[in-house]
Amino acid sequence: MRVSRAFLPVLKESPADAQIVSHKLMLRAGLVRQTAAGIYAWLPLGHRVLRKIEQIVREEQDRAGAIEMLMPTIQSADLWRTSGRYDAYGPEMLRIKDRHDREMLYGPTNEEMLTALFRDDVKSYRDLPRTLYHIQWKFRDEVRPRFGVMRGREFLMKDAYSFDLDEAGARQSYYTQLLAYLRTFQRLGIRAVPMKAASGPIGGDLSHEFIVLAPTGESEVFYDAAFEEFDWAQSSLQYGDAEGLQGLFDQVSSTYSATDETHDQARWSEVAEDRRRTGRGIEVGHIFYFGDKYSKAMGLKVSGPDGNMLTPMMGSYGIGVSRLVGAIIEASHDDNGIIWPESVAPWQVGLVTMRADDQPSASAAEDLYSKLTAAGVETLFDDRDERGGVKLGSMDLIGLPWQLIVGPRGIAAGTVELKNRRTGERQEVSVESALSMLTNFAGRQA
RNA sequence: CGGGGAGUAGCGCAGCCUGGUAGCGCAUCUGCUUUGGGAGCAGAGGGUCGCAGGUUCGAAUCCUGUCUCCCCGACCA
Repeated sequence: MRVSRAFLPVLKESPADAQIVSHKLMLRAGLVRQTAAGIYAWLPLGHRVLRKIEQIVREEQDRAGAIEMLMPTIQSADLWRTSGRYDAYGPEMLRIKDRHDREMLYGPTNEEMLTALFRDDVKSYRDLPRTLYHIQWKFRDEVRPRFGVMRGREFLMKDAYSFDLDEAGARQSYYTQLLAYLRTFQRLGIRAVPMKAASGPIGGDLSHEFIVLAPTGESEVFYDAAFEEFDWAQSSLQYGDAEGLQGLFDQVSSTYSATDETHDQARWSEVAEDRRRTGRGIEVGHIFYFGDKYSKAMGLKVSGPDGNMLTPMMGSYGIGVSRLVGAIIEASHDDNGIIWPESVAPWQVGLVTMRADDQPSASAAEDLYSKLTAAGVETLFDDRDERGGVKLGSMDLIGLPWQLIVGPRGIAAGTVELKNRRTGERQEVSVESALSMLTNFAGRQA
């Protein structure tokens, strides 16, 4: 993408409404614009990041055997009456009426809808277990939206729902999602510690929140330093390996981690003092098991092997995709702007001409741009006739992992400057080696 | 929903108390000079002062109502 043809509005000053750093940077770098309290338009840059995150979430769900579908944002009140939640949900649910005066709502979640869909088409134990998911916009009419996309009213969420014949099966589904979450957040370039959440309606030990550690997080967190050396990707573990999954769950469960809501002083004191870590964090995911709460209420039953009817046991698993954009920025930025993890960066390389009016270096930059693009390296090319410093400032703000800086002096010597946004490290390299380094780098990403 | 604050140019703000028909910085546009790390000079464009009433010869300014946004709290992916 050429900056001269892009829609990338950047601001020098932060709008006064923004309080926290991720919100300020998202506005300044042109990721989003607010259109109403807690509701945002995603500008091209933000949209690219959102799609990247969404795609990683999707790939990890698919790897874990979950099946993608897409349910609507608008649901009928009648559907929610069958579970009893239409009245129970309260004012957080946005209720609307259509032209025929029918009561509708903008979905805050999809347990009812998916349970009903599943119920209508699944009749046999042979069709279980299944985990289905979608990535769709949700609306929750928060009393007080704030912090930009971190607590918006409209937000993009991946929600998955598992159906199993019994609790043992449901535990496996839960463990599977636990692993998928660890891998997802690992790929997103953030450390999201699983923390035991307050017991849900069913109770038990099957509810975890995933908290990204960031100094500006909303909740206080306590965790064992063991999580700092934890093998988040668990690359040797297979999804079908029941024992291995159980082992992972046991390991996660036995290692202390809690938010201020679930913090247990007694257990905390059992953690060796030099391993106690406290900080702040942002919830980016939540998984839980809720048994037959919805399947029972909504009449979901399947024939068992012995001919008797069984009520499937369910769990649900959410990741706040749009919130993650803010959470990642909270966890990864500096005074100059955003620092994207490579996996979610809107572009991998920012190509800048220091002197667009200098023919040799401008054409060298053009040549690099076409070669990088041809090699599949996502490149943002600032080809404007603008002062170099202005363009570099914007690049720092936008936070692409690599900056490739082309100027007359370097080109005269056959070199360009390669800058790592995260480390700030700059090196003069030959044009050829810059190309091969960045091409290899893009290969690693793919 | 309780408490507090704010709506004036794209962004940040002044002006309001003490009414006289709108201003500053950045951004944008034009020209010239510059040019290796957010340039300088000169000029220009852009605002029904959130909206609706009222008071007044005259309202950004005073009064009333209303909408919106932000912050703190209770609540939450």
